[in-house]
Amino acid sequence: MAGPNGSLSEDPGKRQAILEQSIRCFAELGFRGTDVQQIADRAGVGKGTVYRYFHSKEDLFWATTLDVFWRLEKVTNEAQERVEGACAKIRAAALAYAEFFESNPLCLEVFIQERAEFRGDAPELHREYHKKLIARFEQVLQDGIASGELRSVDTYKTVHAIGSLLYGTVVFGGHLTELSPIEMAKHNIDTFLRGIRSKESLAAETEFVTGSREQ
Amino acid sequence: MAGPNGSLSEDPGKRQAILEQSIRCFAELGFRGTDVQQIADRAGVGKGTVYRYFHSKEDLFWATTLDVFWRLEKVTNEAQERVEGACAKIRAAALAYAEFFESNPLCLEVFIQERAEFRGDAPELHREYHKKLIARFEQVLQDGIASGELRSVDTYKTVHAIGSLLYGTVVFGGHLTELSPIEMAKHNIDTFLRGIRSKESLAAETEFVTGSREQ
Amino acid sequence: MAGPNGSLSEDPGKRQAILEQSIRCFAELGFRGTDVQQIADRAGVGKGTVYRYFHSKEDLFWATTLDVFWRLEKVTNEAQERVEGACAKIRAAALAYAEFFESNPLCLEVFIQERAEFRGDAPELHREYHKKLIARFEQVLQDGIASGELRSVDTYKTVHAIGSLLYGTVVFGGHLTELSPIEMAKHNIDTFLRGIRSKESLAAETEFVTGSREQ
Amino acid sequence: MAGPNGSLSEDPGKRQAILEQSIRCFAELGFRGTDVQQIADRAGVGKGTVYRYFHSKEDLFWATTLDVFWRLEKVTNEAQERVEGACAKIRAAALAYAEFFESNPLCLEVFIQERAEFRGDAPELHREYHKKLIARFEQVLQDGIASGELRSVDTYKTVHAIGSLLYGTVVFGGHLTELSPIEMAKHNIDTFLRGIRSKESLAAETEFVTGSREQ
DNA sequence: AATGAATGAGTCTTCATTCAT
DNA sequence: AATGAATGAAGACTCATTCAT
Repeated sequence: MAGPNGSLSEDPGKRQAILEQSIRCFAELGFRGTDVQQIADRAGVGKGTVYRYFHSKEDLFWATTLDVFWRLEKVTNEAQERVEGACAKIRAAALAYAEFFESNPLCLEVFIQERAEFRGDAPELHREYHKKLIARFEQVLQDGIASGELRSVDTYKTVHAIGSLLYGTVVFGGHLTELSPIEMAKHNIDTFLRGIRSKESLAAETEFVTGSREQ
Repeated sequence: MAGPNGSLSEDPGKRQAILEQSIRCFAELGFRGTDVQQIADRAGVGKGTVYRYFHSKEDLFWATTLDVFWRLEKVTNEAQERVEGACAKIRAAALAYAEFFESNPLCLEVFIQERAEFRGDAPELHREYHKKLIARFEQVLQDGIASGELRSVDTYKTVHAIGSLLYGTVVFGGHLTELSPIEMAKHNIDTFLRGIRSKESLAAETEFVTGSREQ
Repeated sequence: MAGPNGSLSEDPGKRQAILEQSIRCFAELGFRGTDVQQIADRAGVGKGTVYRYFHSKEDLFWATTLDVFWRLEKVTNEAQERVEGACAKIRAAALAYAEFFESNPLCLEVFIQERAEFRGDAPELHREYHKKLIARFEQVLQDGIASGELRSVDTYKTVHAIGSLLYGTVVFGGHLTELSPIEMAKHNIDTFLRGIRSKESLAAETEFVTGSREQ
Repeated sequence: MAGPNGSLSEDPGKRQAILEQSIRCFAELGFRGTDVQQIADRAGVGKGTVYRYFHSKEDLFWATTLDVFWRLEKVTNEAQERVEGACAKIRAAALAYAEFFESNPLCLEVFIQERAEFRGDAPELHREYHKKLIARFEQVLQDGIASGELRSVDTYKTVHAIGSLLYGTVVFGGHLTELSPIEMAKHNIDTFLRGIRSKESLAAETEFVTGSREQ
């Protein structure tokens, strides 16, 4: 299995070159704004070659986003593995997430383009990868609860809360504030871990303390 | 004040009709994917009329996002005014935010398109409105701190943290989970208010309790 | 007869205002490049009014060129009348012609536009006026021949030769040389009157002297 | 040197076909009146191909006028080379000029369009070619003066006078008279060479004979 | 396998003309 | 009579995709 094109013999270097320039173009110009010719030019190959490696512009886009996803997953996983404890792992992953996008702003744009252009219509393959990432994080939370480090939260919801917070932080926070995504992410994840209510307030309203979600 | 076209006499109904169909089209097809002809057709006017009311497709887009922003601002403000106390106001606004986008999913798409297509290049007017919204929220936090309901957080950062969380929740959470944006938002904002750490954990690590942000 | 629109009551001042701005617009932007709205704006009337006074953009253009023609005819006629003798009249008319276009470069552009946009498809009315002008000039030449001031040239051809020379001078000469149209016209008409051959050359080749046109 | 598109490999036949149909379309419909689609259709290529060979409609137009200019230059140069003597060369070139436009009336229209649409805004390249043509003609006049065939005229002005006369003849004369451009040109150039004043008149007014140009 | 020339459907925008007020 | 809002046909230019070399 050499790639999406089955038995075709491919040059991995060429494939990677195309992918790298795709990130640049899609990030800078958007999916619709990108001319496949430009990707070919920047990658130093003919336009026909781009179509040989990726069947269509859309396929190329999905391959691009998947590539970015993998890189993101890698850095967050590695960050987690370097520390112990649920909070530490969450913080480390959050930091790595923000650092990745701050170091690779083009990757952020690609993510945003994906959501904007294709809503939730990602290929099944992409969803699979996403679910795996979620599951991995849920385990971290579960471990934290088991060890008494975290209170007994709904891990499914909380993973998504953290994901939402981080996504919002890099997308929304990063460009509307004068603070760097990393600074914002640090602050946000810590605040998320601790909450913003005062001790007195928490002590007074026990129903909140239990983290119940009914209304 | 007749609109962006100065002294031109305009039919407000027609303007509104164009704007409404713009939301639909931009949301369903994206900015680039939308043909102005389609907006005109759906609004029941000639294409030339669209260009009379809005000078270009881009202007129309900005008018559309501003319209959505106003509606969003209105519901969150009204929600805040109906309750007392910082936490209650924050929760109410967050709920209203999520409810708005759940009831008007097209508006959410428009927001996403804005970010995707134009990065941070919103017109000055839009930035102004944004700043006002932020300032209003900061005051709520400030009041909460003054009254002892909230601990002494950095209001600027925290407002953005909440904004990021909510944005992430409706954009990211809403489409990757099987939970509704409203459910997610409720959970996330409560979690954010309370934090996810256990009492024991908090008691043990006092430096976190103070909300310090150093690394 | 109030104008091309028969019995309609018209305001001559308004009509003239439209005509004047038409010259400016057609000259600066060309026939196709001119937006009727701009003429209306500059003339301080509504676009509908332009169409009331002139039935179409093309009609307005013809009215504009006719207006220019009349002004040109007027100055050349008056120049002729101020002097006596064929050569003097020809020179005076030529000078007036060049002066007119140098003082009113917009009028020149209108003439050029007419030729470019409509080839020889001028309305009959325009042709009539043209013929009258030609006839008038032929008479001047005829008188010059009768008085012995001019040799016995073909007046029809020669009138057109002069017309061609002057037209070419203001159109071609005026914009390709660093000399003013007036200077060029003076030089050209004098050269045309005298010829460029040396006396000796003329004396030697008598067949040329007779101005025969056979070949 | 492949053309204006640098290293693009081009089919000269296709390029020529487009150019030929451009002449037809621009001549028949004017620059603004021509739809590039029509040129493509007539040339039997896709519209995209037209834009591959010429970057824009305007570029195509300039390439068209330059093509015409070269053809005109070629016939006039060849005509001059076939004869000896200044008068003969001038007559030959004038005849060739008129013959060219009579045989290729579309080329004339293209020249007229150029002047009408772009005033003097021709690309530098075009101006260069023009200057070369002028210089060549000036040399002919200079030689004629040196040999005693012509009187001592200002060669710069006189070249432009001849150019103006010929331009006027084919543009103005050709369409306002029932005579052919060739007939008109023959007559006009001979008249220009000889002048139209009688011998007696010339003998009487010596100041004219010297060709002085002051008023 | 690699290329890039060719294509034509698709899109934004303009503007002459009409007609209701 | 005067206006200018509304219209939609028209036209320049782009670009994803194909396919002959």
